[in-house]
Amino acid sequence: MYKLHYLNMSYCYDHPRPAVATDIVLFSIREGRLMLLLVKRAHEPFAGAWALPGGFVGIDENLETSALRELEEETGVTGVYLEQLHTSGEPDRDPRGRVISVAYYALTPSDRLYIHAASDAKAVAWFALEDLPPVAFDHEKIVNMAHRRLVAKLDYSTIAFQFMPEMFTLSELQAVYQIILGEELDKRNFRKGVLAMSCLEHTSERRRNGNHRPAQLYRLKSPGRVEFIK
Amino acid sequence: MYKLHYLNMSYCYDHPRPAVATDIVLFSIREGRLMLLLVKRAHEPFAGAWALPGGFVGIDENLETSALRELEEETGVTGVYLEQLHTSGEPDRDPRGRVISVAYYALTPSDRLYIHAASDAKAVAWFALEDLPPVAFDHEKIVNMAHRRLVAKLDYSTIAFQFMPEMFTLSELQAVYQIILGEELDKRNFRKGVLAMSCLEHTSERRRNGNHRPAQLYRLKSPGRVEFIK
DNA sequence: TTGACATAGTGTAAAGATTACACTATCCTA
DNA sequence: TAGGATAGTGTAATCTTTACACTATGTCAA
Repeated sequence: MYKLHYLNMSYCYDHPRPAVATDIVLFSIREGRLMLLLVKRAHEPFAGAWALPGGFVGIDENLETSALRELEEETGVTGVYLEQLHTSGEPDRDPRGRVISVAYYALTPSDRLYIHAASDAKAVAWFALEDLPPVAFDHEKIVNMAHRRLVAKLDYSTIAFQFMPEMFTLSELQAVYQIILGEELDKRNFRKGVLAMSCLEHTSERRRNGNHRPAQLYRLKSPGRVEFIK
Repeated sequence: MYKLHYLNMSYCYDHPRPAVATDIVLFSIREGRLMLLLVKRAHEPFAGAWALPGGFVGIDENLETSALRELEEETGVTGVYLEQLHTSGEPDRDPRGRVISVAYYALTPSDRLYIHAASDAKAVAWFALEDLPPVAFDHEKIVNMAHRRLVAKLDYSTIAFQFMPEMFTLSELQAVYQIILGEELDKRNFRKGVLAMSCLEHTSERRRNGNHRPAQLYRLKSPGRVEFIK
């Protein structure tokens, strides 16, 4: 086993090279909370610990492609909104040696998820941001950075819309904002605000649930596109 | 020569690894314009072309440290304000093979500069942003990204103060904002605005230049610190 | 069938923030 | 000592943001 491994070490360079990986902070709104996806590590280091999905970048692979591939391989999740966050390169951040990690954060509506635990991860689960287990490596730092970025972007972009399913009501959208910001918003002001962005068009359909007036369903004019406002 | 090179290839891995480099977009305000520092490449690829200062990350070296070291080695510049910008990893961005570049942008007051062309660069020069020569690799993309980020940050942070010398007048500060934004600002509103940030304290010294009333000199309360406003 | 319930949907006035705008102060130089 | 040049200062108008409460329309159960 050791020998086989040794024989395989056939990629040689005249200077030592760090390994390069991607890690993904996938957010979604579930059960009325902001949650993120973690995988249970199958191998050392940190075997058995929860960690961000991610892995090494292929030699001919885009960084974005790598992030999306790892996310799909480890969790089965596809079709998310993805944005680069930060690159961590502390020499001691991985006990295996020098690993530089390009972190991404991703957003997805909760109705698009078909999670499964894939080959290289033992288990996959959602955790509320305010109730995370201990996580491997410097992943807690990365998660905090992703959260700060998300909150900041609520203010000057339409990023929160990436949490919404294809059609949604304004009350549902408001609930998403409230969950992320952790504060109540005024209904009339909120509606005025989002409609003024003119990113939404209302459909002719309505959502009926419960014994009350059904709500108008809206959809994004350009789904997948995050616009800057202000 | 070839053989020596071959014998040197002594760092071997069981998977191919990309090389990792840092590139730095160093901005300063010079001659009333927003300028950035380029080095003339001494070696292939793009030998003789202008490029961002930068180079490969040492195996035990922080990414920030690497950026600062490359900047100093190639240009002699030290003590700048540095912030991570973006990581570029298109597989074909470097003709030598896979090179992932972590881009930083840096700001410095123009009075702190002692530029020299160091060993691994033929020449170093400042170029006005709106008058750049053709640059190597995907460095134009990186420069544009850095510029957009700088302009955006003017709005919600005190980043522009990093262009100022230790002491400066409010008119000098206003000039810097005007150069970056490319528009005139109202003097009274500008002063109201920056003083309201309460990041500045005025010294007892004054700047006299020209046949007119001398201006009060201000200094940053926390130099090197960039604060968020709004 | 009708009344209670639950959420959808709507406008206006007050407060706060931003903008536009012009004159006096102070020093230098000739 | 008068003219030139930039420093330094306040206020009113406009725009933006916030606070706030009632009617509309469906479901469901009696």
